[in-house]
Amino acid sequence: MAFRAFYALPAENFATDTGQHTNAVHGFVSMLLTMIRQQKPTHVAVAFDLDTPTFRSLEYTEYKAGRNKTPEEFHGQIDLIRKVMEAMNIPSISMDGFEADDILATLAAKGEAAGFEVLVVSGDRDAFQMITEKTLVLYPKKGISDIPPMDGDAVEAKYFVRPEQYSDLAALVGETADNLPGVPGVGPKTAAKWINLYGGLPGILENIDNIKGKVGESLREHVDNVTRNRRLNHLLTDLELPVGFEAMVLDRPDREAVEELFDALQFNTLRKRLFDLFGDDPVEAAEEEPIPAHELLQDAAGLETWIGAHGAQLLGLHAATVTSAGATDVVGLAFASNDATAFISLEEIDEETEKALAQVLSSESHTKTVHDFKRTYKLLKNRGFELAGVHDDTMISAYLIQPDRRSHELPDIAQQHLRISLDETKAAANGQLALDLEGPDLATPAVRAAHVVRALSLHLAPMLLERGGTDLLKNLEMPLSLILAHMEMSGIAIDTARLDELYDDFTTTINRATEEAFAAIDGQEVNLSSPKQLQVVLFETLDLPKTKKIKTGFTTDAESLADLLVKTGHPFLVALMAYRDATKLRQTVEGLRKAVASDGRIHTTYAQTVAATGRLSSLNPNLQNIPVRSEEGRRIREVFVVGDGFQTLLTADYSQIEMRIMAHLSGDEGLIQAYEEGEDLHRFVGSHVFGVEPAEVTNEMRSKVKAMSYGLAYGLSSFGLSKQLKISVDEARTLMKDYFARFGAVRDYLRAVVDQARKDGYTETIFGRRRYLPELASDNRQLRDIAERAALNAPIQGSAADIIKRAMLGVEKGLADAGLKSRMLLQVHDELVLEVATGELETVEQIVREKMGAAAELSVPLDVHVGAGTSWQDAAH
DNA sequence: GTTCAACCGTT
DNA sequence: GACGTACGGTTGAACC
Repeated sequence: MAFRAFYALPAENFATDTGQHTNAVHGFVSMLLTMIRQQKPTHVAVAFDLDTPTFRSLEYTEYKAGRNKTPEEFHGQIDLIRKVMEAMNIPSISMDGFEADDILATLAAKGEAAGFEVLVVSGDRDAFQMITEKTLVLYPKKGISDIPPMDGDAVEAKYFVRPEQYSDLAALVGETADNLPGVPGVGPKTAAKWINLYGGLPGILENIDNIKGKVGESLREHVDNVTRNRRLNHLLTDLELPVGFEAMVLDRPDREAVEELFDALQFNTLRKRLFDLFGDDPVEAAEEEPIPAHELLQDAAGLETWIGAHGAQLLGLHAATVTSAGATDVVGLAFASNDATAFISLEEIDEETEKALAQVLSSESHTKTVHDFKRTYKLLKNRGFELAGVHDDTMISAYLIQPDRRSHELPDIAQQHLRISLDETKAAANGQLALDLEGPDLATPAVRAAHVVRALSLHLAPMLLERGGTDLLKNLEMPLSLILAHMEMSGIAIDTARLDELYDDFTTTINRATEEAFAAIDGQEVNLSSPKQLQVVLFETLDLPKTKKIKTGFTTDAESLADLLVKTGHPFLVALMAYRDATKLRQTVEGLRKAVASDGRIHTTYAQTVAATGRLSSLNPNLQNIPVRSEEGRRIREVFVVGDGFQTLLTADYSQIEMRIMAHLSGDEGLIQAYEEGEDLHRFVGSHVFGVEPAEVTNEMRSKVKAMSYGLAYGLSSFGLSKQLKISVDEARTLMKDYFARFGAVRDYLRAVVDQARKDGYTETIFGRRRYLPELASDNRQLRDIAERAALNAPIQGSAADIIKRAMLGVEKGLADAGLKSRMLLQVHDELVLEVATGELETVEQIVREKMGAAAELSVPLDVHVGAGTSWQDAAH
């Protein structure tokens, strides 16, 4: 059935983010749920084949030979199905030396004897021999949804024999899939005729000499096939099964295990179907422990009374918001303590109440917990409230516990950790409840969320402690969150006139490139942005050499186009590449243009719980991928300028921070020495790898070791290195060998990191940030390799992320302590951009150098490069 | 209107 | 046969 599901569902549509295919698992579980819903069995068991030889293959070595190899995408899915069965408390049975169908036949026979009615689900027609008055077979017609029950009459209607004679028929006809040839020339019709004439195979064999014609001859010639087939297709009904019926009683699934597994498999509709089926509705589960009814706080006195009674407790806080015309506003606040909840509307609030509320929100002594502190802080700030005393952000806690999770939204983590459904919160977030929010019951969902946040906070705290993440939460991420909120609110000033000019310039380039491209293909006009149309032009019209294969044909990516240009020199390629570059730049410019707010500045949003390594990410717009490598691209950096009332922009970046972390973590004497002496790292490494004086290291040698050094932290292979440097794999291998001969501690470290991660199940940064990598133990080689590279990289990239985050806390404190007006605006992984107030440049530079340099005590110095200028581009050069 | 595939920008 | 981390965002095309 797993195989049926595998072929019925397209593998490419069922895969997790990590690349594990799940179509067979999905289909199998889906079918099983349908069966359970339709047939309402009291007992369920699942049987599996093993890879080991069976009595059939031992007797007939050709049994099932000649089958196509199991497709790559099927790998591992059987084990996953077994895990799902375990989570559902359904026994899965397999027996060395026997096939799944033998187990089923035994179960059917024993079940009947015990008085059960039996349903066998199998994709193998041999199962028809099990059919009796009490046993039916569910046999899939096609796909996974059409699985009608077959009884004796159904078999007879289809094959013209009774089920107990089906094996005789199959023996005569043969079974290609099992490599069991039957009698040539005899199909189901002839076989059925003989069986009905002679009463079965024994009768046929008795009368074998009386059967006339070519088919009779054929039968006599191949009678050995028939007897062998009959012996092999007979299913055993007397195995000693390791599991009794009592273990097969259909039980409720192990909720925890199913949730965890379905999270990993990314099954969401199936999860709902499963829990619906078992009457295990998450909403019901939550209702077992009702949320205290909320009090509506009307005035200052009401608020103060409630806070007086409950405010000494940790308070769950949730802001009720309404979004209209793209702007989101807080319209009310919900509080939850251990045994009470309250809601206060902000819509018609008097001055006195506003003041009382402001006091509660800003008070350090009223400890609070929220989900997404940064967002809440900004929303409240907009409304004139300062939020403080927040000890936990459940979004960040959940992230530190499971940084790989795709979503850390409140409904998702509430579902996972507390089994509480917050669909209405989700719907509200998606704007689907916008109308309802106008209605009277704005409070209930907000209160529910506040209650859940508090419960989650208490639930996650011990988990985080156990994983050593409490310090990161309290002393790094929470204070950082506040800094990020301020950076986002500050935004960065934009020279919009310049931005418009750039747009026009790039448009001109695009138009010119488009004309040139069309001219190069005889005036044919295609959409140069359509890879599909480009494929036609490149590989059909122009008949250029084929590039690397991708799903939809052949790739047209930049690297391949450059390759093709070298090979063919075709002018279309030149124009196309120019078009690509210019459209990409114009699209970046257009994105920025749309993002300029009414204050003339761009306010990005930092995602603090997205990157699994601990880095930040930037969105709406992404200011961490503004072009810098090309001349044209750098022009875009010129539009990021110092704002009114400030003197200059300042950028400060760590030089080679990841290599320095590598030197520190590996303890490699050579690397450490290079950094202590302040030498050009790549020159130093090059001189050792190539055995020449530093001054004799050529640019080519330098760029080779540079690529090598950087690649190391990403798990680069000799193949990858050869490709990048356009050298032979042999040469790349020699380069790596020479590198490690001189810097062996690096290799030892990289190996040790993976070994340790395999042992622990996670990697750790210098500051204790963990990343769990269960797929290090996967038996899927590709997944395992990916996990191994992630294990190499996570401590390095993650430590760098920790360090700059610590630096940001230091810089913020330094600026505040010195009473400066200058402020941080942007973070780009190893770089900070600040806006410096008039007269503060020297002090700010000194603070930034000191704090960034002191963010970590490594065995090598942290080198910081600082620059100032009126634009981001000027500042950096 | 939504989702997927391809592509490409940064570190 | 595959082969470098971590991201966000746009476009075209296919689909509902």
